[in-house]
Amino acid sequence: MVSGAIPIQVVQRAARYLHYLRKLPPDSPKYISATMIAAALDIYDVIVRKDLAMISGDGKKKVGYSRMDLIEDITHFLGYDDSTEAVIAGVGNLGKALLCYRNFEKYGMRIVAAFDTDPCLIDAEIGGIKIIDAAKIENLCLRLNAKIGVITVPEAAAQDVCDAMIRGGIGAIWNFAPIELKVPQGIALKSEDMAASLAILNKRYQKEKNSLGGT
Amino acid sequence: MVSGAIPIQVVQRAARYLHYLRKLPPDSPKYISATMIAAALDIYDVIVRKDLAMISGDGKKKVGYSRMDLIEDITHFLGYDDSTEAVIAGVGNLGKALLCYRNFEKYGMRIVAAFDTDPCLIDAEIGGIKIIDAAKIENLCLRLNAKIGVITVPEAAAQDVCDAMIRGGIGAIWNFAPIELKVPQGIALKSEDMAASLAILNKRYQKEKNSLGGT
DNA sequence: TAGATTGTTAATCGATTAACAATC
DNA sequence: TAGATTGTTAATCGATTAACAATC
Repeated sequence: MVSGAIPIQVVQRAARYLHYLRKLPPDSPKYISATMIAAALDIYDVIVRKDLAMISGDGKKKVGYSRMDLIEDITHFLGYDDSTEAVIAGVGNLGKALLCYRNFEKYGMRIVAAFDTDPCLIDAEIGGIKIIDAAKIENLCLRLNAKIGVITVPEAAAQDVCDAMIRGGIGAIWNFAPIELKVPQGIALKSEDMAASLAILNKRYQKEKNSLGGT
Repeated sequence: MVSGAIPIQVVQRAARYLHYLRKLPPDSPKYISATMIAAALDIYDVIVRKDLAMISGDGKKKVGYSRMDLIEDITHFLGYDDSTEAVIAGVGNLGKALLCYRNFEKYGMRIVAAFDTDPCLIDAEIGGIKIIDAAKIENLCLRLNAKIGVITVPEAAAQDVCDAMIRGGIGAIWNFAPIELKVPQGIALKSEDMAASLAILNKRYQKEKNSLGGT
């Protein structure tokens, strides 16, 4: 509903709500309460209500929210319902994994081209997508009108690939390379930082161990 | 230094500081200031100072921080310096990608076993690790004294695999399956939620587009 | 009606930002 | 000394939590 400034937390929780709602058995009641969702996902119920008020805004007092309407509204809120063309650069193991995971279409992203520099890979096909010489990134992004660029190349190549994509009109970069990409203003960037994730897991693990030992 | 409650943000930024410091050319000055780091990573300098005070605590006024000491202290803070045994379940494309990315040892995680249910994969070897029947998860985790469990199996199998790992003494779960895993108290859990990441990227992209059009 | 529920307003909490003191 | 720097204390900001009003 509101389009002012949406906290990242709301977006993250919205993805969880949607996942939960979609997985409810088809014969579940038509309406569901924020209290139920909150309990299932281990979130404070007032937060769920505030989020849903922002996202959807048609809760019925005493009744709850229409499950179907909610699914539709959250899908729209997250932008999962209008598909954006994407390209991926780097067809190593991770690139292959993403290419084969065709479910991304459910999340509003359609991969239309894959790039690599390896002559053995060029012209091969993976997951129904032909692999193209990375030298053609800029031209092909323009021609295909791709707006999302997924980067799964080695660290050393990532910035160049990123620059080429942006010259090709890409407006959003999803980066899996372990590097701090520099992008000009106006370009959206989301980096997956495996090292940071692992560090967070480590810290949580240490904390659990200590609180166990300390008791 | 402090082990009370370390905000997740500090851990995340620490990973970025470390990455930046490690990549400095070897002939860089011995000391580096928080101001420099902050400028390079686009972070407010006082935050860097506060983080470093918490992590390391030996900044020298007017001089800065010894680059080498800082690298050592952050490495230790993030737990990258003591290696923990890990197992991975699910040797699909993503599992393969993680198995082959041997760099995780730098981040304190050593993969010592891989599991799958596919008879074609069992006994094969990937990245120097032999693939074992998933039925043996519990026993092998115990025998190998593994503490981290990486889950890259399909959604439907993830909770069972998780439970087996925990019965096998695993204390930390790194989950890549698109599901809300339930773990008992005392078990550390970190989930990578690709759908949420994509939604965040989408929202950022929409915002950029709108602020462009709105001007 | 009574109770379950949404939704809003106020209070709390924690992280970031700003201002400033200390010092080599 | 003056200036660059760390580090601390206070102010601001935003998100979560708590209390309560509205209502079907």
